[in-house]
Amino acid sequence: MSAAADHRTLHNRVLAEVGPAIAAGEYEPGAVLTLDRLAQSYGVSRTVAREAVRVLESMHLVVSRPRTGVRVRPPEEWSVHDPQLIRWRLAGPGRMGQLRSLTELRAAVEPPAAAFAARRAAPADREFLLELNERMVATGRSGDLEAFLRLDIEFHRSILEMSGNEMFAGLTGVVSEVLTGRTEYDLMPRRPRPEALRLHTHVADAIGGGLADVAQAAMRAIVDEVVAALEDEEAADCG
Amino acid sequence: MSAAADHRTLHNRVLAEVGPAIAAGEYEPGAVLTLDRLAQSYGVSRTVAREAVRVLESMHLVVSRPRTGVRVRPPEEWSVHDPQLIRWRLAGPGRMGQLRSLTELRAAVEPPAAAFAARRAAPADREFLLELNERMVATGRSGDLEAFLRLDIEFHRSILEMSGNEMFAGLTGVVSEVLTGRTEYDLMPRRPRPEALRLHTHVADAIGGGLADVAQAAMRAIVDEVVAALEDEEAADCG
DNA sequence: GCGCCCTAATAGTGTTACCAATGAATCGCC
DNA sequence: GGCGATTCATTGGTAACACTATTAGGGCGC
Repeated sequence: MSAAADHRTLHNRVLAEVGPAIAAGEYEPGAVLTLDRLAQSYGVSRTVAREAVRVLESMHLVVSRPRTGVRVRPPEEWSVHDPQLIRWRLAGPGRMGQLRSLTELRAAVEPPAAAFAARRAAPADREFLLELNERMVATGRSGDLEAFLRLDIEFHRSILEMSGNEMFAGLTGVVSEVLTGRTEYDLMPRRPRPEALRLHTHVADAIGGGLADVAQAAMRAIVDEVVAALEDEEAADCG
Repeated sequence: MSAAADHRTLHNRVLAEVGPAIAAGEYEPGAVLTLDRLAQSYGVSRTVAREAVRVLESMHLVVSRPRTGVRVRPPEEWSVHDPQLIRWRLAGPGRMGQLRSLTELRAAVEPPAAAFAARRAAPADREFLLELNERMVATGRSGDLEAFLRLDIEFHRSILEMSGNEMFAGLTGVVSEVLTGRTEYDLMPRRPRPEALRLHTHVADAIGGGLADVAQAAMRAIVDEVVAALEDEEAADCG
């Protein structure tokens, strides 16, 4: 799936075991992992274990200090925006909560992103978005959910990139995780709702025509619907 | 300032040199830094250089491959949300652009965060926010800008944390960088504008009273004003 | 008995040396 | 001239070492 899951190097393989374990909360905050134990339990050299710890440290998942060992930090201190950490948490038990956080972030960012795109996008990009929307509508009617998901991701990714704000553009990975996560959790209707399709068309048209406010309002309608659906789902799970 | 500027370990010292250099664009995308060159030019062992490269790699600033060396990646691929990278870029020539991106992100996130805080915050936190606002108003009238900045940061940080969304809470560092950056750039009036103080009071009152929509609207007024001020400043710089 | 200081054990930190694996560039064959 | 084999610079990985910081606990004085 993600290119970052790079298992070619040994320290990455260690990371792929330890990272998700910490992200899943399998270690209490304050728990200690010594280098020797890490090296031994994964059958790697101390050096490799140290490289893995360096990366965990840069994500603020652990602190490494002499005599004390490698301490797991409390979750509030983690770099929660790190794409790698997001992936680890989505793979674990906290998945639903992570999905909720990400969806709320998406809901906050995408409407302004659409507004900026309407103001700043290059003509060719606007054209591309309109064409993409046409393909989405056609695919949505055909009922090919997998193809629709791909186009949907592409649609939202394009708008984030067209916003001309690198911090927004940097959320493309998050959005695609959320969208694929939603389908995997069966939070998507079996066939895209006509209302949702219409809203996507509104967004594309508004960006194409440079109407920032309209684009923002239409996008807000889309994401508000998504947040509401997620809350319904959670209420259903708890009730 | 930030606890992450941890120069106790050697690889962090190397990182503190190489990271800002890459973030400043001193290396073209595709430029190669070999481990031996790094080790030699900073007077450290290869092992330490490798640990530094591991961290840079986890931020997607570089890719390291056998025979090829350590290649600098193009800026579009960087993990732009990484607090460390943000700090490096704020320290370099791209500072104004970074500040703009961050401010726009802030403007997108803080209004929804205020809305969530109004819905979810604990009673004690609401009380704290109201009291914080009173101190802000008093300090704003007194004219002590430095103290006011500290309280302002605390105010916005509290709301992000009270939002009950870890992705919002994770932006506290960003907000404090933006706010301090603004004062350093003299983008702040010499004395807080009464209108801004009133809006902060509105936000605090609305969150205290659980009025999500009011809180969101008032916060949006605050951040929109900030974005507008930044755009004026940029227009003035260019003209 | 209580508290302070000092010592010693125990981690991580940093260095060196070595070999394996990789893959880009070059050479040479056809 | 095209294409495959060879070369070799560079990273990947291991091991063993000295150094250093931190803490726990013992010893000493009060």
